[in-house]
Amino acid sequence: MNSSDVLSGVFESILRTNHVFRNREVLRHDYVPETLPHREEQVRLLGEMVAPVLKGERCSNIFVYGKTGTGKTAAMKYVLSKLSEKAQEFNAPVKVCFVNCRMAGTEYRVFSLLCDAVGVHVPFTGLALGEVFDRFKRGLDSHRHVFIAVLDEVDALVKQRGDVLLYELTRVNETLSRSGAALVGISNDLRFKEFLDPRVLSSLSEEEVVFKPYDASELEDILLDRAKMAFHENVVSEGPIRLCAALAAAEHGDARRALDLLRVAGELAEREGAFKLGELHIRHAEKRIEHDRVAEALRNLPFHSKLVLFSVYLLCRSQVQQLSVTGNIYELYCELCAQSGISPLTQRRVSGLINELDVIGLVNTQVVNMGRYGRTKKIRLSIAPKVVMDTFAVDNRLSRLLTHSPKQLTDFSTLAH
DNA sequence: CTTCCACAGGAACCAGCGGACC
DNA sequence: GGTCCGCTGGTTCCTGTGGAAG
Repeated sequence: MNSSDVLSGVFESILRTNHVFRNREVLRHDYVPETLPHREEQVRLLGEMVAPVLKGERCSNIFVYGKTGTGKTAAMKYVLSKLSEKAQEFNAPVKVCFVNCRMAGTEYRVFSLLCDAVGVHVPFTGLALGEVFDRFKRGLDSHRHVFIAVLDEVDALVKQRGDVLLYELTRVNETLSRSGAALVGISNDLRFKEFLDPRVLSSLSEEEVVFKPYDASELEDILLDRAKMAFHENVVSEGPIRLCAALAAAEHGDARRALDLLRVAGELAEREGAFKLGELHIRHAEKRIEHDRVAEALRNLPFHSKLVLFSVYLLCRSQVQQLSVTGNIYELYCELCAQSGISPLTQRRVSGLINELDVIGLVNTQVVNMGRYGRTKKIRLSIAPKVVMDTFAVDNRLSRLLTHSPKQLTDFSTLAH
């Protein structure tokens, strides 16, 4: 069979086997359902807080916090969409802008998105931050409206860049003559407040809404709701759903993770042509999600980070794990660079790369003091070595390195004995 | 008690890029 | 066309550190 036959077989079987999903979109993170189970209280609170804008008055700044997958974003989007509907109905001059700060990445891009929302076009680079902000203010003040800026995952931006952006935004009303602006900050990090300037904090958290993690039974309700919409009748029963909820609750009550599990499990079932979703599908989905996350992270690593990780891998694989410290990893990394024909980065930079690998969860590090023998960092792989091997084997530049053992490694081995 | 190792990690700075402004 | 700007991805220089060895 040639490859085009294979593909058309795959496509046709997908078209034939739609007996699992009725609508898989409802299991995606960005789907905002018509009802938010166990978030009625928060939705009501948020609604009360933003309601004054319908009368043309500025509402309080709001600070929303809770861990990932606790429904903050969904609740906020839900409230804003209802607010916009009402505003249209009553002809209230309300504008809202929803920005994900982590996606935007920099203050500049956050400001430029805010500018877009008030109908001002700014180039994607080239202007001074102050200039972009001035244009935003002018654009905002050119008509009379109440503007609500929602900054989702604002903690990510502040930790990286400081709170200049928040400071400017919380003070924006002082310079507006016709319009009013309110700020909603959404944070995944409960300790985020500690990073903030007290002036920003007091101004931003005029009102606060806390989202607690869901427990297993609440997750179950959410999943049941969505499963009814997502799957055909009798595809999924309570058992697998309960398992999904339990697994996600064990993490930290993350609804996003629970929905992912259910969606991937559904896809697995669909692919094998099953008519019912079983607990085994959920278990497999759990493994699949983890594997995909890791493989994806590995593939997207810059080349130098890959070499660093590869050094960690080689050291962990060898018998000399106690030697897996920054200095040795750096030496090994330098040798790999030489073999690849590229010049190595400095140790300071590599130390930074190791920290980045730690942050994305590919390695595990621990600063250790060895007295006379200095202070260093022990680095272990926190993922299955096989995944590293498999992913790097298909990388042209790295696969060549897999075939021969670096000299430095044999030196370490003799050193250890 | 002092010394000293082998780094950690902060701060300042730099180069190159794409782009706006005058 | 020169100048300014922000961003990325580095480098250089530096101070700090906990505990084994002397």
